[in-house]
Amino acid sequence: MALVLGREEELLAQLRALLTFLPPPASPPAPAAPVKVESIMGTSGGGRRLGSKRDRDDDSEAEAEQHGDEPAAAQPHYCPHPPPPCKRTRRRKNKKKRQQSKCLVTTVPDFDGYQWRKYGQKQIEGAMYPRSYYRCIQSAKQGCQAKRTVQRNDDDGATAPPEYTVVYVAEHTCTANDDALEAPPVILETTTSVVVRAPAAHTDPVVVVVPATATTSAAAAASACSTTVTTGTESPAISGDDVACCWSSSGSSSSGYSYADDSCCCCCCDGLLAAVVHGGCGGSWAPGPADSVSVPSFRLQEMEDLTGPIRSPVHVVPRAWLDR
DNA sequence: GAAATTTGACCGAT
DNA sequence: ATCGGTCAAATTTC
Repeated sequence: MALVLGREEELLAQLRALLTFLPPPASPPAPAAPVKVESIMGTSGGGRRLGSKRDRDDDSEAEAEQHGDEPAAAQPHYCPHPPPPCKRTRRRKNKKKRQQSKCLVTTVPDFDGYQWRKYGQKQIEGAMYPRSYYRCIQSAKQGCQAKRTVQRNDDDGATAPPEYTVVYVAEHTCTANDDALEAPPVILETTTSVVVRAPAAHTDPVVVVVPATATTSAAAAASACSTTVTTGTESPAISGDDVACCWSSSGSSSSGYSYADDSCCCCCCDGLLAAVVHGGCGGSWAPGPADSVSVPSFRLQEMEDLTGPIRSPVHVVPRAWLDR
């Protein structure tokens, strides 16, 4: 028994190495008091609806070009002046320096426990949907370098719910305690149906995260060694919240996690069950401790319309967090 | 007025 | 030249 527990701890440590963006179970940044966590990005609207100043400038310039020498004729007293200095004199350094990135495929791109501020959106060549760019909301205050991009996967419109590819770049260096409104990372209840992209043999690992319920324990185990697994109908109401993570880079993270071997590993961690698998997983599955773990009762209060613009989540702080 | 998103322009990498 | 990431003014909402 002690051996089993020891192995579990070992696996747990390995799991944590991979789940950099999941809450460390021992020290979640619990708020001092129950805080209603609201969407930061979703509470306000706004946006440039009309032509911007720059647009208008451009338009005026274009117009000037279009009319050729007419302006000169109309405004002969204008003194020739150099064009206004470019406001973007600052040269970006190492703009495309390779950074550690992690890729997550999910139907709920917003629910990752962090708060993000959108700073751009772009239509990507060959992609059906635009890519949205987010940076950590603490980037200004604390200089947190964490960023992410969210892009809806191409689909024919028939697949529901839509999947999003979320790419995380850089680690969070911010501390939640700095802001009382910062919510603890919340892992919402996910589906029991997990679809994993088939990894090539001995390539980057694939991590499957599901809630540690008795049934999903089997789910993760199965998913670790196959490409698709369905495990029942425990949560039919939210059956769309499938989550499959694909870590594109290995090694330890700022949270001190690391994984070691090249085999299949399944583990249970604070209400989460994860299967870590490399390509061609043939490892044996040791039943996880899912049944023995107290699983916080997560609940998705309101499902957003994921077909619309990507909004930040309305996080519901589980009672398990608030009681700590 | 603060905070957040929108969106075309800018700029570096390829 | 093209593409993708970022900037920043404009705009909206609270």
